[in-house]
Amino acid sequence: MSLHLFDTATRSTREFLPQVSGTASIYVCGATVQGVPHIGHVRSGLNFDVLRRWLARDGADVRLVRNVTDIDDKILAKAAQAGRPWWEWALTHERAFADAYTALGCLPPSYEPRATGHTTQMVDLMARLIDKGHAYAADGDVYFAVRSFPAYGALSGQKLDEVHQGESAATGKRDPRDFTLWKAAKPGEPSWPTPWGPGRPGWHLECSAMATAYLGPRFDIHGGGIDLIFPHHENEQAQSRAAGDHFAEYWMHNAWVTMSGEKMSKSLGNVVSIPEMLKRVRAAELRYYLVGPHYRSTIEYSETALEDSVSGYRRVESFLRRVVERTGSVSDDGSYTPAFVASMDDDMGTPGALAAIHKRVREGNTALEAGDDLTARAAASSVRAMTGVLGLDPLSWTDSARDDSGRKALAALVEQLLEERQKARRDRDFARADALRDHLLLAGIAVEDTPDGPLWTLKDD
RNA sequence: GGCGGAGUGGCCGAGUGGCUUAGGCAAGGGCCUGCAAAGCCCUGUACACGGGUUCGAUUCCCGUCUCCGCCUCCA
Repeated sequence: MSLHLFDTATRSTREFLPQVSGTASIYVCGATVQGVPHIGHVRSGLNFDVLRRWLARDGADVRLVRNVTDIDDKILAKAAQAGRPWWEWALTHERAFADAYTALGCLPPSYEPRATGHTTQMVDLMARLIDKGHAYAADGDVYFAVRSFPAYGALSGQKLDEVHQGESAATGKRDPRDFTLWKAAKPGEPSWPTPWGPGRPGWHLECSAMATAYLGPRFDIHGGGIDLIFPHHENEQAQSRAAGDHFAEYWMHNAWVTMSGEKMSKSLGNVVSIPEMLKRVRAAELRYYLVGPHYRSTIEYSETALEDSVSGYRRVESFLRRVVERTGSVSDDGSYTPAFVASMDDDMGTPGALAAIHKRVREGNTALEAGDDLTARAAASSVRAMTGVLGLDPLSWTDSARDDSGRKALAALVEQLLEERQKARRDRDFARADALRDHLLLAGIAVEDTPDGPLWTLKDD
């Protein structure tokens, strides 16, 4: 069984066969950098990060391009409202997104092209479309002629005649459903020159231009959130294929994070931003929460579900710590269990993958209980490998924190108190022993007695 | 109006035509422990509602109800 992915275009799960074996090319629609990222935005980044790690696990050369839409109506409007230059507003939020992705352990994409840097490619694409009669200019705007492309609607399953007609009729459109490739310059707004007059990129055009610029006219996977299927991805496919490019072979879409039963969005005011979240839980724990459910299932955000995830993650973490504490450091190149691989290959079945991990954790704990260090270590390195490919290996998340000098100083002090407590216990002075434990607990240090001696952990690091 | 998704045990969340009562969290019982914590073992027998197909359906089909998303910017 090899990797199978659900392809939105065919609404079926298909075997993943890259154009060039041993490689994979992925284009993900990134953010329009107009505000602070929330957990919904980050779910998409996380999803494709897991996909990319899974594809790359045995050495495949994975190219992941995630764009930044750094010019659009909202950016201009918000920047103007704040009295800041639009380019500063865009970059400020681009950084916020980058920080969020990094904090949650997303590997950096191969490239992150910005829309404003690719107007040349966009002009080229428009020229090809106009040449073939699929696009036309009107008063400086450039439109795609939807009727000229019979396959329009194939990706999303929309019938052209049923599509709501939106937008005002006061434009130069020949058909109300024609979509904008390029927007004519307006006073006070930034613009770039084109043969049809100055203006700025339309949202759909930029993604087609950037995807093919970096991944070629035919690439493997195009991804994004489920809301992008129509019209964004439909339009991308239409314009690229009308221009003669094959474009994406597979289309993948992740579902929402909802809150109070509604899609998380700023206009509804039900947003939890990443910086806020990270004050409450550790990044690895948040990642565990967001990666746990299948990517095509909606996550209804809730505090209690998040807390449950934290407990689940800590179970894995404390197993690994016990093994390390008792037997020394553990490698992260253990084997994946067959159940784990089967789950991941089945359209990235992260729920089944986590179940496989927990099964291994239990085996390891049992071995630990029985004093079978060899088996425990094998389980631990297997757990590290499996959590690692999901970007969740607890030891690589905490190693840096454990190595810092403050931590070492703290360790020296704690060890001394624990030594005293052990002495009290040997003397059966339990009141004294418990007092010491309580004292440490007040300082945020939890102590557990194991057959190998006391183990201490910082409670909320 | 068109298109699409969802309703699973206390909670989260997979999955399948009959032996998986996935997995996690929480709860109860037990083992272990000076105690606690952790860990291990056991317990809970769910699949919106009404029909149908079938030897047998939570899983397939039809209908009903409820919820959500897209069709306008959106991960």
